[in-house]
Amino acid sequence: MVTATERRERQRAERHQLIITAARELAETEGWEAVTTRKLADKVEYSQPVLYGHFANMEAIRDAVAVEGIGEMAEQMREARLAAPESEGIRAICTSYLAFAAAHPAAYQAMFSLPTKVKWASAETPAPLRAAFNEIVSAFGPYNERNAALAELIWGSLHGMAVLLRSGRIPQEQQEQRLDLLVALFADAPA
Amino acid sequence: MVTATERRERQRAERHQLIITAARELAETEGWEAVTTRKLADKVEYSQPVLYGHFANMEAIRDAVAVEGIGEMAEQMREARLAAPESEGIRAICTSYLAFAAAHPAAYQAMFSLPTKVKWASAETPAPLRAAFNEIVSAFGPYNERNAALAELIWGSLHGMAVLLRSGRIPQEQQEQRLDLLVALFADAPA
DNA sequence: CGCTAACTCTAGCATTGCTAGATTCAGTTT
DNA sequence: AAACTGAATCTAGCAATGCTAGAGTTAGCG
Repeated sequence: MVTATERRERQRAERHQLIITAARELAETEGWEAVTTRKLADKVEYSQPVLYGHFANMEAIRDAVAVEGIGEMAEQMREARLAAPESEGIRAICTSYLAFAAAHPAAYQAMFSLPTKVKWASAETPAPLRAAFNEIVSAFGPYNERNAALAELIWGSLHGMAVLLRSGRIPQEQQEQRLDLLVALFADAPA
Repeated sequence: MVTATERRERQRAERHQLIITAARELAETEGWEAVTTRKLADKVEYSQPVLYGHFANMEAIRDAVAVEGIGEMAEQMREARLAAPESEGIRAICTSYLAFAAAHPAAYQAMFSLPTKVKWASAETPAPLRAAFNEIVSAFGPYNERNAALAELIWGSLHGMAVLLRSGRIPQEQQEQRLDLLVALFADAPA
């Protein structure tokens, strides 16, 4: 009988996702320092050891939230880019990026600020990470060395803005002009 | 007798610095997760409670390392900028920034990646932080709204590059062209 | 010499991540 | 239907963490 095993695996996958979702919710509402194995186990209504049946350790759970978040962000950037006129592609990507960072600060933190074991450069780089990066490259045109470099740079700038915005350094009111400047900078990039 | 009190205060200040230095060394050699109150107390040859006579908690120690690091980086950027011809100011700042990040990864992590209570925007912003920011602004010219915005953007880009370099995403060989692109982008910024 | 106050340490608490071993439960076989 | 087997889950607990109360020591003063 295969269906019994199948059902078990499906339930296992569901619980896997349940843990990730619970961790993310907990982080968004109470901050990452509140995401402990006990609280998380309590929230998913299992005991602590169950968590370790799905993830090697707490860091792996945070990394899973990070990968999920990056996938979501990639998707949102893609939708924003496709919905905008071609000439506004870069701006659409930027706005979408910053919107995600503002709307999901804990996920964003897991993605780009907290210590992580997620590899960005190697063969086992998760697909969502590649998708996110390629999405930014797409705003500049076809994939080539120059556009990849531009993508990395604007990514860095966006990350910097996101952090500074969150810490309150940049007043929200000047944000639009700041974004204008960023977009102008990269749109007029010398060949 | 005032000298007794003075001496005590001097010794206290010395020990304060000793703690910061020890924490930084420990972090650079073994990583921040190895900087525990016990190891740190052991290294400075005092008991744990002494640490709390100087800092509210472990995070405050890390923040002190961060502020010290930012001060150092500001100084190095300043020297690099003054040593370079005027037209190469931006490049000098960038090179200096990335060199510091590469040379002191743990300090850099405390400065810009790890959770912190250091305020960048308020009245009690430490002087070294202001100095660092103003130094970047100086590369663009006198302090005004536009140059401050440019400084924030290039700062973000540099941070992004530093993180990507460290994680191995960017091959070191292409780094020079990448820097050329960044400098060109910001040097030719539209008014 | 003795008193006081500042300083420092020992010892321990609560909480953390993580795990071994007991226990329960579901599916299969007799 | 009952017993067996192996997987799944929990209880209980360990070592390490940040932090602190209270004891003990030391240094400066009369």
